[in-house]
Amino acid sequence: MAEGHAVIRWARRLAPLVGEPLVHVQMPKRWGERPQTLVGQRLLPPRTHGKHLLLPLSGGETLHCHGAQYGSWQVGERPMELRKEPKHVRLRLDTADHEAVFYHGPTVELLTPDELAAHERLNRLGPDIMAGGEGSPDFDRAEAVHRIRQRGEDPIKPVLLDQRVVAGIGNIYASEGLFLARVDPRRPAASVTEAELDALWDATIPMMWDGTTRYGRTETTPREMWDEGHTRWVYQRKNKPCHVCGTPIELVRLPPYERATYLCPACQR
DNA sequence: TACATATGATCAT
DNA sequence: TGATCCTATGTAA
Repeated sequence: MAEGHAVIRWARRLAPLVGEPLVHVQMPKRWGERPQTLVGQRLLPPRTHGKHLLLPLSGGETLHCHGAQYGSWQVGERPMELRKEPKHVRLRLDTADHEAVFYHGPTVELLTPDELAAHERLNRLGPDIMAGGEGSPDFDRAEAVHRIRQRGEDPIKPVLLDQRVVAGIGNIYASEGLFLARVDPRRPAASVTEAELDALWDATIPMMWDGTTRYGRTETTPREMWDEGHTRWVYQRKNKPCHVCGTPIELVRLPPYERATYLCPACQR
């Protein structure tokens, strides 16, 4: 549901609340009374790292949210009719005029500055594929290449999904990017050349930004190519003809998690 | 009505 | 390597 581009979309949608004092905060009970201490604080501009959303508050603490496959945000003017059952609410932030509700996401935690600095899961993330913002990419390619090389014989596609290697790429963009870079997803990670990885980043980064800003959905092909509801080069197009050469698209599953991987056996070597 | 699948990730073993 | 959590959606029966 939420690859890096979608998380940036969430951060942007929170803009109406930024800088305004919180008048109400709702969080799961396991944080006890701490949410009450957030009332009166202001939400500072949200940050993202890969699929992680960080909401700094004027008091110094930071809310950390991760949506996995099912998390979603609803942002609107108050009063707002909830799109889902109240029991599904994981976090709710209200300002005088707006409210933001996070549903279903498995991670919602309030971190002190020390906890944020020592956060293992955040600290081990690889370089953010979306870093620098649209039009001024600041993705650390050298660090990503270094981390990919360390994976040796592991197939490149699942390596790209490991957030410790590169943060922000999800299952759709991994298949789509490797197709555009003409790299076979089964190849050993260390065998993919620097030029091929450059082609991969060059294809993937603008594709993900387009997903953010142009369509608001995970669509990767030009509209005139869409067939039978398919809006991507290879993902979920098993046995459909490749948009480039006509060869039927293949579905393979690669270790360690056997997640669906799509490729054109003719275009990708 | 049941089942398969999923744009994610962690934990136990 | 397998189990588990979270929920929505499409397809088969």
